[in-house]
Amino acid sequence: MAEKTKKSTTIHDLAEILGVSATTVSRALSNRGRMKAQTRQRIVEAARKYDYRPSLVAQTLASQRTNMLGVVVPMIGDTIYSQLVRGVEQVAFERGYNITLCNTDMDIQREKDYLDMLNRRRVEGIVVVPFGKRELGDDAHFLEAESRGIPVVIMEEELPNTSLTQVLMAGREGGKRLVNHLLELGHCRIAFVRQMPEPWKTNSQKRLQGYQDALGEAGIAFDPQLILTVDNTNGGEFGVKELTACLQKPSRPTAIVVEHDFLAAQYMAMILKMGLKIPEDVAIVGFDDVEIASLVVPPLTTMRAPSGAVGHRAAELLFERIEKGDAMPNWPRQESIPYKLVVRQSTISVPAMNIK
Amino acid sequence: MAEKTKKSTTIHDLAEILGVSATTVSRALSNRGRMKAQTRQRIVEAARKYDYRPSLVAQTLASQRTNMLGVVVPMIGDTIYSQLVRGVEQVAFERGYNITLCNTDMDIQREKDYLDMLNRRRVEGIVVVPFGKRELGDDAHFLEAESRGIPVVIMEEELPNTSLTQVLMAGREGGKRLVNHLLELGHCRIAFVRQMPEPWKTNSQKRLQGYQDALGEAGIAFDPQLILTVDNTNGGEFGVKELTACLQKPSRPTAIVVEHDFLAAQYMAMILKMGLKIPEDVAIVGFDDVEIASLVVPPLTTMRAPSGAVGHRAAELLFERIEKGDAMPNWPRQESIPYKLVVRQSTISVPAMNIK
DNA sequence: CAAGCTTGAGCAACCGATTGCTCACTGGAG
DNA sequence: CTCCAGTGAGCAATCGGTTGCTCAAGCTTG
Repeated sequence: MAEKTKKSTTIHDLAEILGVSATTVSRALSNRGRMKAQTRQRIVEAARKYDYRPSLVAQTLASQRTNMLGVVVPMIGDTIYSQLVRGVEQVAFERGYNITLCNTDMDIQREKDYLDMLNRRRVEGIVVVPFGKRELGDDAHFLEAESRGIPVVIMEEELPNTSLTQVLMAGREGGKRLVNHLLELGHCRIAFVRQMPEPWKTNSQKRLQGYQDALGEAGIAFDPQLILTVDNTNGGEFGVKELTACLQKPSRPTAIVVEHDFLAAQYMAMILKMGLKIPEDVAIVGFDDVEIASLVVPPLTTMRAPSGAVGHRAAELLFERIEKGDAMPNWPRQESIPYKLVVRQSTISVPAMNIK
Repeated sequence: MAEKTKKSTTIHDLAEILGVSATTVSRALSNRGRMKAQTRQRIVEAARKYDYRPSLVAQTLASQRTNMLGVVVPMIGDTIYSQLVRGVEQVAFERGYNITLCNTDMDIQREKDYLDMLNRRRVEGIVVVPFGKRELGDDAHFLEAESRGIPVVIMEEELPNTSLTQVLMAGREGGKRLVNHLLELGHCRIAFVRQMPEPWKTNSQKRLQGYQDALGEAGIAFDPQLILTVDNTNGGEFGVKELTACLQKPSRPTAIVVEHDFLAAQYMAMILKMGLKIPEDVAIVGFDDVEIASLVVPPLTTMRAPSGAVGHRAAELLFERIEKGDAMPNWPRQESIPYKLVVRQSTISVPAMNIK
């Protein structure tokens, strides 16, 4: 086996070359303590000349500050989560922090393993998107981190019954505003399409609640027949049959709210194929504003998920907590970031203005 | 300011509690050296009882191995790059390595800063997707890392004139196969749509070369009029005019190769609006196989970009190099990962089989 | 019973930095 | 000329582990 590490210049090497102590070198480069200006300059120059790069590993051990955040997500390949990570990274970078990325592959055990790792790496804080069917008490590993003094912020997917700080998306309010948009356009038979509900997909549930809220406030009776639950697990039929049936009834809905843009895009294709016009015959809206939303024809009205903002805010909270420690007010806490309504031609045929 | 760190249990704490030396504890937990089974067990149990988590910071300093990889990407929010990161993470996780994620925001200076950081963190290897208009010598920071014994692998975007190891996508060969697919279907007037070429978008260039290769081999004369270069920088017209004009000529192409699925999806909409049928009147294909490709109507035939595989392979190479050091054969080297042809209804109206 | 080998565990040095404290030297005041 | 404050720099301890070497105790063997 070949030698693994060409040894890099250490502070001792540099000190020896210059004929001073490591202490002096350290002080010169960190600009702390008093010393002759000339000495400092000599050291700084030598450091540059020999490309001295102080080991963050050693500095970390000495200073007890890692300048490192842990980021745990279920699946980094998904747009929604990578946006989130970007939000976190932005804030971290500004503050001179790095992030250790952990991808759980939607596996609880792996999530736990990664949390153990982050503990041992002594990261200063952890942001995490929990995932998976959770038993009660499956947040124990998060609580343990907290008890060790590593603050944890949950993002995006709500963890029920926990005492952890969470930064979520205001799905209920978002759903309501989206339906209100349709109500304002005169629709009153509005369907809602959701994927097979799974208890851990908390956003799905919230969006539906928002739908109900809006109808309730508008005084429209809730019609269970207008809630379509589609199952895309076995074969990918995605509820084609149900939707078709629903749209062929004489009392068909004039607008459809779909839980996610991807699904909405597929339904748009089906609707067009049935010979119905969008939005004249049926208006349709989605959630999240993924790239496809602006590219389908007609472009899809949707509620833009504030993923980046969630990550951004979670990181901010984390840093505030790191800084203030137990003096941090209202900790743990729960915050919601609002969605943004993006109106396109799937609800209004003549757009008021050219929205991106 | 509140106290920052609730001090965690150290090896010395544990040693004192047990009345043994830290040496013994270390040996017991790492299962190295010989010792009485009973002593080992006592220590292991105490470690569990007191939730002792050895500091990786200290272990790293002592062992000189960080078990850490650096991953540098231009924009983590982009699907293509987050897929790549996933590929890297998979391999790293298997080997017990963590990754430090660096997002350069397409800023060369930031890329340099991050490389400096990774150097100082003493990561054991770095994978990077370079980006941006590069001057000659803008790979100096990568070479420096190499010279410090940190292997570097370039991914996805080719860095010309460098002596670094690179894992790229076989764009030229992919372009050729895609065009061959069209040739086999009988097309002979085939247009190619590319975005305004920018020297650092090496994949774009390769795809076009592949197109020319295929035509050349088929004995079809190259017609410059069939190369459309669209500019999407000023306002987002995306070459609508050029394409329309091109399709209205009597000698219009019967198939169109578009550099990227997103663009292809937009052109499909335009083509359909012109009253032309896909694929009967005009076939169309894209590159990358992003989510939208399977969702547009008709679904888009495309060359799937092997992003995940590129990340996977890059990480594998990195580990091999880390392990073998200078004994690693053929280093630096350059590898290409092939694309995968995904045939959908934008080229064949009756699909042979149900391709996802 | 003495010599030799094996076993189990600790001492001390080290990894590469930081930091409190000490101390020699310098220069001005008395 | 002496005293003292201020300046510049180094010693040694520390951060939390790992590891080569030493050594005492226990066991086997002749």
